Amino acid sequence: MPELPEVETIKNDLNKKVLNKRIIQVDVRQKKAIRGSLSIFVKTLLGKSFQKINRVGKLLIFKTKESEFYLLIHLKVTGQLIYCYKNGVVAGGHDFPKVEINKLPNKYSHVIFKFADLSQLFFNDMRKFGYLKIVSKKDLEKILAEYGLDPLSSSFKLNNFREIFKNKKTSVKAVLMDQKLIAGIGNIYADEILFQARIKPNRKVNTLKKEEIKNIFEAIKIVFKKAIKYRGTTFSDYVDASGNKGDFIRFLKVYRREGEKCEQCGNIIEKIKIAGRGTRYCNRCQR
DNA sequence: CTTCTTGTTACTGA
DNA sequence: ATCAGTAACAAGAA
Repeated sequence: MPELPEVETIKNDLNKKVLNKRIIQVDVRQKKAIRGSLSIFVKTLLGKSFQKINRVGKLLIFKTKESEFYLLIHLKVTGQLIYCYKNGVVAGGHDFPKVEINKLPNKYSHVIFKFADLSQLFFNDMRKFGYLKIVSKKDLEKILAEYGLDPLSSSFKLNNFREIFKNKKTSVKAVLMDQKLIAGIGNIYADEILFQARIKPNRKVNTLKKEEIKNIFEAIKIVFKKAIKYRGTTFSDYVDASGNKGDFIRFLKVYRREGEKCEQCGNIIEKIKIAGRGTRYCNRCQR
């Protein structure tokens, strides 16, 4: 599940690889992957190139060089963006459920861009929740206005962060995962951040002390910085823009570790359900 | 066979 | 208004 660290890794990779290359073919094999008109999608991108790729929360924003339009890509649960030269062979690829991604396209390759140098960008998505979409500058502004604070943006400051918790009564995990409040945290990192901050995920935010909110704020920065350093978390589907797995799974303290011993105190990691999501935490380390 | 998983949106009922 | 809960989406794992 690509969350902020994974999407950030892909964005950084692609910014080094695909900019300023003319798109000579847009091959849409699965119409469902495209939101809005397919013909407008193809027409807007064919013959153009990407100027710069940005990210807000889990959303990728490709600025086209020759027009005022943007390509938005959301990977949702199992989306991948893999770039490779000419023959569709990915150097570090791994099995993507039972399908080799060393050779692309595979049966989950729903959209394929071919560039003038014959390199290709593959959008693969097993679950088909992800999408690509063309938007105008105005549309983009409207969409971005719906997103909350991005932890890597310059406005991610403690004062702004405290505002998010004001007049709320829901659980702290629900707040962390609400993209309209904070952009980029999903189920893996919500659990990891709350372990790092030593806060129980079911704590109601109106019971959080000033110091505890600060701890969560710092935990987001610490966990995301390290997760980006190790290029994200791979359980099954996530890979970077070269098809390589992320390494952060080695550092997970609670996510998918229910039944195992807490590294810090030896207590058994518990699993409960909060805001409809499986939630792991240490009942002794987190308060 | 059933149940669970995931991000997001949409809806319902409290 | 706010929030919790659930269904839907797809496909695979357990």
